[in-house]
Amino acid sequence: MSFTTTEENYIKAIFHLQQGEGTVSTNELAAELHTKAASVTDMLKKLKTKKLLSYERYKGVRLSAEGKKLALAIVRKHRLWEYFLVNTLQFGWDEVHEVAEELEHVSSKKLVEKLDAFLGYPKFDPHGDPIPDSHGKMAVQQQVNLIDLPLNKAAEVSSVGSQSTELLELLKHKHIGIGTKLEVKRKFSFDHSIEIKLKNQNPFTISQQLAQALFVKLV
Amino acid sequence: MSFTTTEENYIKAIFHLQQGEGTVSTNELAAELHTKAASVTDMLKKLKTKKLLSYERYKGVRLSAEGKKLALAIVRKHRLWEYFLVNTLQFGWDEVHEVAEELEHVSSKKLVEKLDAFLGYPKFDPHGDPIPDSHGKMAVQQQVNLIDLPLNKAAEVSSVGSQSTELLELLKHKHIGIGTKLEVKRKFSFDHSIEIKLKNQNPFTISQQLAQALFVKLV
DNA sequence: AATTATTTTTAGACAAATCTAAAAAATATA
DNA sequence: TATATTTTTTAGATTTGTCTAAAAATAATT
Ligand SMILES: [Mn+2]
Ligand SMILES: [Mn+2]
Ligand SMILES: [Mn+2]
Ligand SMILES: [Mn+2]
Repeated sequence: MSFTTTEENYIKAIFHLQQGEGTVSTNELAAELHTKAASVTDMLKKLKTKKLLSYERYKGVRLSAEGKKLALAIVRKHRLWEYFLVNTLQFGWDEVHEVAEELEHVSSKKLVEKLDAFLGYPKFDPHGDPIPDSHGKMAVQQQVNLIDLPLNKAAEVSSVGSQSTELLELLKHKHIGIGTKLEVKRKFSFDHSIEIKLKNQNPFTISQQLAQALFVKLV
Repeated sequence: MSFTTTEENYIKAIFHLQQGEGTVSTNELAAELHTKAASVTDMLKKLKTKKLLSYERYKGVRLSAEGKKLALAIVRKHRLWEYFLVNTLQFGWDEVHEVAEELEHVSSKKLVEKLDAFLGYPKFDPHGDPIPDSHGKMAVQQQVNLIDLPLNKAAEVSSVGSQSTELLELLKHKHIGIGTKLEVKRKFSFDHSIEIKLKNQNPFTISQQLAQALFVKLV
């Protein structure tokens, strides 16, 4: 069976909101997709008949095995294309999300597999998110939110919590990217800001909001 | 202004049928796009309001300067992606057309320019068709239809007249591709078949239909 | 020139995806 | 528990691209 771009965007949105387990509400989906609750209800009925999800009125929605498989295929394409754009075409990591939003809907299976091979089967995209393999399996990164990192533990940035241009612009200004090594030097309880130190740089503080948008792994 | 995939496909089809100059009929377009004349009329009215073409009822259609520019941009994307698929991802030249049909509608300008640079600004696609540059200019290949090639003149295949899988399958079987060197040894007036000879191979005959689908340049 | 055949356009309908406004169900609060 | 608030669904329209069937215009034949 084949699906429209719109249907695929719904499936991907449900997958991300569902986050492994749990049920997703109509309003959550409407917000995520910048549409209205009534439109979401219509689409959920349609996707139910296509067996991509289980849905009972007023009870929220959950992807079926079928739906999860489709979601993983779309996420795989999205992240492979992002990797291609950054590593092959020299895009900045902050300019690839929108383009990948389109490329992820190109349907050729063979294209995805050939692209994956050409790129050398990468495990993580430019934002540190894991790329599902052709069977839908993805590496689990041992990572912790920067806000929870203990003081003076050497760590490196492994992923970011959002793809917003606002966040990526801020990170570029502060010279923080995937792989950046850092330590937390102090935590301020007044505003929950934290002081971090990058290699060969003076320590500086970052806001609670920024810290929460960064994930790190110990090195 | 931005355009839907459908609108872009209409513009590209008109461009190809128009072939430089001339006017395109509703029925020609309907056949090319596998749709009905009534649908074409509807779309032509719409594209006229968008100033992409000039159209008077019962008088056929012709692209405006604006429309030609858009058509060239789409053709550019189509052929660059085909080149990428064959030369970077190792697709066969007979399997790329359908995929490029989708990729040509990805909208990012930056993507096209970066792709072009990555590929080294190729001038011709895998089928020998010229790739428009970022200003819409394309190389003009000095080529002649194989059916018109004089006897015993060394020539090389420079492009094919269609992208159909049927044609490309036949060419693959006969080991003929872009760049293949050959000479015409005889022409048979009974069925207009011609005998050709490839390097290090015995001569063999090909049908009139096949000869007409091949373009060559003298070497 | 009159008739016939072909091409093209209109009229009206439909499916997909969306919206607003109102009704219904579920949840929270008093 | 009764009432108020929030969430979700239905009802009815709208837009886009398509279709069939019938009408109108053009082109081809006698
Ligand atoms: Mn998308
Ligand atoms: Mn990403
Ligand atoms: Mn296309
Ligand atoms: Mn081509």
